[in-house]
Amino acid sequence: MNDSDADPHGLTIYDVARHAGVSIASVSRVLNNRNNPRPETKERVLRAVQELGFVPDGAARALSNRFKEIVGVVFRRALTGATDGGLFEDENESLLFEDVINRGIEVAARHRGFDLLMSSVPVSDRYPQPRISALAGKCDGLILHDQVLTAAEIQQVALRTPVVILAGTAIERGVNVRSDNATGMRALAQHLVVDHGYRTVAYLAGHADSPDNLARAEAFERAVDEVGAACWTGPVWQGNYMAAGGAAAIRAVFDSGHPLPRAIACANDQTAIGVMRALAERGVRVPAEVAVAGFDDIPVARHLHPPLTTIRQPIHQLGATAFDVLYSLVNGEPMTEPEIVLPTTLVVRESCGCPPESPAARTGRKG
Amino acid sequence: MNDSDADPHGLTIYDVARHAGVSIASVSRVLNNRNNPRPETKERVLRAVQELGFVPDGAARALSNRFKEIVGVVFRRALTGATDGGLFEDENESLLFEDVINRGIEVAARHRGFDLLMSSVPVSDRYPQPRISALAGKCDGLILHDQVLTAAEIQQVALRTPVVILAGTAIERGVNVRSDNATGMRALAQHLVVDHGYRTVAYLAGHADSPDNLARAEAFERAVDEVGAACWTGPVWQGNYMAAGGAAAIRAVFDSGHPLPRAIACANDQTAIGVMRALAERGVRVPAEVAVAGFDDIPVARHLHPPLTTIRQPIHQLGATAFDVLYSLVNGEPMTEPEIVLPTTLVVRESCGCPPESPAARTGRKG
DNA sequence: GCGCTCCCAGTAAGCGCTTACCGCAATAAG
DNA sequence: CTTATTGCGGTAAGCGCTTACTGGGAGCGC
Repeated sequence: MNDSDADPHGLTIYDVARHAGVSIASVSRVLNNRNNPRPETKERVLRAVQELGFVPDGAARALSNRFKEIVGVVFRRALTGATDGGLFEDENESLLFEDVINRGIEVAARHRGFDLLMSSVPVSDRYPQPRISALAGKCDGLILHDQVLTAAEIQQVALRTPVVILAGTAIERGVNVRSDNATGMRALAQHLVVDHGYRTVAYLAGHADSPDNLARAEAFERAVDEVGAACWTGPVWQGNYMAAGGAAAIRAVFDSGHPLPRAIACANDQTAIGVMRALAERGVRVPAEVAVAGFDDIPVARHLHPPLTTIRQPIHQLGATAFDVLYSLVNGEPMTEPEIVLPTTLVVRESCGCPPESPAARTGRKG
Repeated sequence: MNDSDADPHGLTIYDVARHAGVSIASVSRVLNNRNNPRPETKERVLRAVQELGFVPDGAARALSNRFKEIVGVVFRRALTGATDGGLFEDENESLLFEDVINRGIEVAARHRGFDLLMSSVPVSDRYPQPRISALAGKCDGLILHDQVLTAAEIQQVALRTPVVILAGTAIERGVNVRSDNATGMRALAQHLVVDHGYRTVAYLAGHADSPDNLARAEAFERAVDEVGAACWTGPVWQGNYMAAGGAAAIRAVFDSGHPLPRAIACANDQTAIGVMRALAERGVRVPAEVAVAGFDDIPVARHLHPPLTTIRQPIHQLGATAFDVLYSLVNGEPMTEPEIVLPTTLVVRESCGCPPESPAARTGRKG
C-alpha cells in the first residue's frame, strides 16, 4: 500500500518483483505457472500481484512469445456506419446468423485462453483488404465469414497468416468450414414435394456468388426434379440473404402478374422472414396458399408466424469448429483436410403446412 | 520475389528496410505517415511493403507506443458454453440487445482505427474478474455491459484501466452510459392507462439487481399510480430479462389461479416474447384480452405476432457513445460527467391494442 | 568562399515481457 | 569431509516496433 501504488499505466513486472523481493524472472515464472519457483516464493509473488493489482501487458507478452492469444473474426455487415436509428431498421436482423457463429467461435476460443477480435466489413466497402491486413497484425489467425474477401484476396492473406473460411470455397493454404447444404436441401425437397405433394416450388436465391447459395440452389433444383416436380427459377427469384431481398422478390412476382408457386424454399431464414411479410401484405396465407421454408434455423425462426420450417445448420458448432481448426493451424500443425463439412437437418414446423405442435408437447409438461 | 520471400511469420520491418535499401526508421516513418521521408524514399518503401506483403506486428507496435488500438467489450451471456445444439435453444435470442450495442461500438471504434476484443461471461461464472483483468491486459480500455461485474469489482478494474459501463450505476473512475428509462416508462404508462383506459397493469421485472430494471419499475409504478390505475407487483411478477423468465412468470400466475391484469409492461422485449408465447399457450388473446409491451425495440420486435409495442432505446447509439467516451478517456482527457443519458421513445405497434398500420403505410408505396 | 541552417535518414535505446544461461546452495553419494 | 548432482532464482538478451538523437549534404547569407 506504500511503495509503488504508482500510476495505473506504469505498473510492470519490475514493480511486482521489487514489491515481492524477487527477480522479474521469478515473477514471470509464477505468472506462467512454471514449476520452478518453490511454494514460498510463489506465494510471495502472488501476494504482490494481488496487492498491486498487476495485470501483465498483453502486447509485451505477445511480442516475447509469439502468441497474442487473439483470433480475428471478420464478417460482412449489411448496413453502413450510420449511427442514427432510421437507416438500418429493417436489415439489422441480419446480425443473427453471423452472431451465433461468432458465439460458437468465442466459446471454443475461451477454452484456449483466446479472445476474439471482431471486425465487420460494411457491404459498401469494396476494398477491405487493407483493413483485414491491419487486423491480421493484431492477431494470431483469422476466421473469415463468407462474402468478406474474394478467393484471390484470401489466398494472399493466407500467405502471411493462418486463415479459416466459413462457408466459402476451399483454398490452398486455408481451411474451409461449411455445412452440408446438399443433404439438407434434398430433405426439404422431399418433404415439400413428396410429403406435402406440392407440385410447383421455387428457390429464392441468396447472393449470387455465395458458395452456400450455389450449393443450395443446385441441390434443391436437382432433388425437386428427381421427384418429378417443377422448380421455378429465373431472375425474379433472386434475393440477397436479407429480409428486404425476399420481400422485394415476392413483390416483384406479384407486380409482374405471374402466379405464385405452391411452396417457396428460401436461401436462408432472413429471406423467409421477408417473404412471409410480403405475402402477408398481399393477403396470401402461409402455409395454406403458399408454403415457405428457410435455411439456418436462426433463433427467431420458431417465433415467426407461422413458425418457420427450416434446415438447421449447427451454427454454433460451425463457429467452434472453425476456431479449433484455426487453433491447430496457429500451433503449426499441418493442414489435414482443406474442407470440413458439418451435417444439417430438416426442422419441420408449420410454415411448410405441417400441423402445429401441441402446447403440451412444446413445453414438455403436463397436458 | 527473390531475396526474402521467407517464412510468413518472420517478416519484419528489417526485411522491408533491406528490400527497399533504407533504414528501419524510414520504413517506420513511412508506415506511420510521418512527413519526413521525401516522396522518392516513401515510394521505395511502399513498393517493398507491397512486394513482400508486409504487415506490421500489432504487439510490437503497441509495446512501443502504448496504444494497442483495441477496446475490450464484455457482456453476460445467457447460456453456458455447451457446444451441442440442444441446450441453449430457447435463450439464444438474448443475443439481440447486446449485439446491437456491440455493433454501435464497433462502428464508432473503426472511425478511430480501433478493433473490438469481445468477451462474454457465462452467467454461471460467479467470479469473472480474473478473465476480465486478463482481457484488460490486451486492450486500451474496457466497455462493460450490465451484469458483468459488481460495482466494487468495476471500481477495482477501473483503477488500472479506463472503463465505461453500459446501463450500470455510475462509479467513481468510470463513465456510465445508459438510456432514459423513466421518460419511456412514463410514456408507456400514459398510453396504456390513459389512451387505452386499462385499469389494471403489471410490470414484469428483469434482473432484480439491474439498475435499468429498478429505474423502469419505479418510473412505471409511479406513473401508473399518478394516473389513477393499479400497478400489480410482487414476487410473481419477477422475470430475468429472458423469454423463459417471462413465460415462467405468466405460467405461475395461471397456476396460482390469480387473474391476469389487462396490460403487462415487460422489463424488456425478450421478456415480452416469453409472455406472449405463454399467453398464446393458454389461449389468451393479445391484445384483445391482455395487452403486452416491451422495452428496447430489438429488431425482432416488429416481427412478433402481434407486432410489439415497446420503448425504443437508441441501442446503436448507446454503443457508439460508450466508445466515444472511452476513447477520450484512453487519450487521457479528463472525465467530464460520470453519467450520460440517451433519450427513449415509445413505439406504438399492435400488442398494446392499437390498430395495425396499413400495409400501404408500412411499405410507404402506393395504395 | 565559409559557416549556418534545414531537411532527410540512420543509429540505437527502450517499450514490458519470456527464457536461455549461469551461479549458488543444499542435498546425496562416496 | 569432499565431490557430484540437483533445483531454485538471478542476469541479460531479445521479441519488432517507435522515436529521440545525431550526422551529413544541400542551400542560404554574409
